Amino acid sequence: MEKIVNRDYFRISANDLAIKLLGNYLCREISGKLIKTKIVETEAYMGEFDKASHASTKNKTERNSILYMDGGHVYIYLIYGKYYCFNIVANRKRKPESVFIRAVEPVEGLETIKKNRKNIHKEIELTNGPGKLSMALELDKEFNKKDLTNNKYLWLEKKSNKNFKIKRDRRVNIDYAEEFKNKKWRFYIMNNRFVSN
DNA sequence: CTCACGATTAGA
DNA sequence: CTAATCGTGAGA
Repeated sequence: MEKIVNRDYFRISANDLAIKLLGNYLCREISGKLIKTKIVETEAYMGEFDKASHASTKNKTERNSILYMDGGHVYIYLIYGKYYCFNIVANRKRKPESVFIRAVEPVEGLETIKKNRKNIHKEIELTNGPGKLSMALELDKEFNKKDLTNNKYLWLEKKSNKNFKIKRDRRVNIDYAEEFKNKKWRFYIMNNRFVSN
């Protein structure tokens, strides 16, 4: 499987990257154990003008400064004081776009995933949400601002054949985003059971 | 410094 | 349906 190490891969709009990432693999190594998951649901956050985006505050804050870096970096933040949300920075420097990974499907390393999700017994519940996949892959603030094109413990791999249909819908839980709350900037693999909504 | 609240989840 | 839970950003 081909690792994605070319930064130009990420230097496109978040909308395009959100679609491009579907079907590819998000991989993680934890103390010698490999976890491999298929990306099945994504959302695009399009920049300062997008009222749902953490870049909508314009002025760089400590939290959103990573969004202004080059594509291919990791943006992870804490939500509701409890869960981590994993994003991939899109586009070039000074273009604060990002792709939010909402759901993945386990491909390899199911045992490690289950260990990280103790008390969860239905396989479907292991990774069918942004906070859930972060727990499953042990993604936390330590990975914030890391470079996905050059990280030993977290990387992406390409899938060659993409035999699936992509569905497009509204983003989830952004009622505060006014006219942007109805933009269809969420994408997911049709009929995949790990999709969150 | 204070304070309201969220790109969510698990459990009642 | 809703409580949990705390870092962040905005405002004083």
